[in-house]
Amino acid sequence: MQAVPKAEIAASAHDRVYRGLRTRIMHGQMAPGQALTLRGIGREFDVSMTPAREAVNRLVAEGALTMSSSGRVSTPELSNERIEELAALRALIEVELASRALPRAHIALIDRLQTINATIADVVSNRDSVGYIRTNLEFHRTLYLRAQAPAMLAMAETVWLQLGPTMRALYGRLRRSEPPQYHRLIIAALKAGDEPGLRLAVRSDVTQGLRMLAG
Amino acid sequence: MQAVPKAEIAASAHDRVYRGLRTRIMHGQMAPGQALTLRGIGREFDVSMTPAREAVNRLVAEGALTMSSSGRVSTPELSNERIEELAALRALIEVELASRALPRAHIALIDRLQTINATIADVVSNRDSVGYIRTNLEFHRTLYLRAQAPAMLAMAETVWLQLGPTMRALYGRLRRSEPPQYHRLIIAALKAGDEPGLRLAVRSDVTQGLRMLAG
DNA sequence: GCGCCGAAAATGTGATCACAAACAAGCCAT
DNA sequence: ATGGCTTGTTTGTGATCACATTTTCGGCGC
Repeated sequence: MQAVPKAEIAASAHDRVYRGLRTRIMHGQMAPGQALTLRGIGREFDVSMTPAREAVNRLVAEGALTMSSSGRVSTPELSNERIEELAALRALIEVELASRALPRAHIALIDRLQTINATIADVVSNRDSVGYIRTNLEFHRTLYLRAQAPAMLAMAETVWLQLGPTMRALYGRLRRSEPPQYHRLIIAALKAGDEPGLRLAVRSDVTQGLRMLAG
Repeated sequence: MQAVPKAEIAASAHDRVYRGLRTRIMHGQMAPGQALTLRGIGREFDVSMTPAREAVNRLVAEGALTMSSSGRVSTPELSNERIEELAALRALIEVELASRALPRAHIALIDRLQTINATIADVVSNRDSVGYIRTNLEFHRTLYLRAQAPAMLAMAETVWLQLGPTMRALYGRLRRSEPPQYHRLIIAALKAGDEPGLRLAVRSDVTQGLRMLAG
């Protein structure tokens, strides 16, 4: 019924729900403005309202969901000012993370980044926008993990989370056909140990997509 | 029993608890490692365990409290690496906020900052460390509110929250007797419209206190 | 004195329930 | 037909409870 009957780590119910909703939002599987109900979430994850409410409250606190004055929750529809602000936050934090990862970026990491980049080319040719968002985030997270800065990475992921539904709306309608050009620049700067070039490449990659939405 | 019997806005119970605990943590009224129980919180705020648990979960999600594997919560005891990281985040975000506030900083704002700064001198002479932390944060928040960047300000406040108990431990034992020198530099740079000077002053003010802790 | 074990108290978790507010749909009057 | 009112349904909120786990503490053996 509760606690942990399993011998394994066995995450709590509210954590399962939280993680499920979180990746769904971050990967752009929900459109902006989409509504959610506690009982519906409970049914879907086979839990009662209590853990569903905990998960939803946590996501609201992180800005991944918005709550109306009557308590109804839905994915946010961001204003252009908010989008610009979040893009600026991405640039600030992720440039710092990349810079801290640079001294520790060995060849194995660069190889992994190139593999992920090839996967991005695949999903782009398949017009799979949620696959694109997920793989793109994996590219960035793989790099930033090397920075050994968990608090900064958590901040960056919170920003990604807030932009999730907006990114879906963005990439869903612009239907790009080529992989992101700046990823190649990032890899090149990593290989060359070029810190200013890396900072510029990351900043460009982060602000590129969002610019056309706010324009 | 629930909902909103009052005619006013009437915040929900979990929000009252959340806000109460939040300011207590952010202002340094709790020592690092201090334990909390749901039933104790419920007794203190006169609510049941449910809203107490919601408030605690939210604070855990924001990094203001840590939860052991058995679910017990306490204020965090940060490692030096984590402190350095959070200080770097403060520097990144707050320098940007100050820079964005600069073009909108009129004389009324500067007057207000000087008033707050005078209050800081008072509480410092009274050896009131929680008053110092609260007024110092008020100084920064007053400036950053002018940046019109709510997402960035929320990020900065989350970092303050995580540093709350540590700041208490820090300022509680170093017993400074003079008001922060860099606040005067911030005000001077605002008056002169000197953006590089402002960035440097804010970065210095933010990293100054934490440096001696990690050293 | 010191360490270990077992019972009792404390604590977190999640299900269930009652209730108020919000929303939706239908109905009537004009 | 349309606007306002009413009723029924949906939804979030918070209290209460049962239960597993953890923690605490007293006592016993060595």
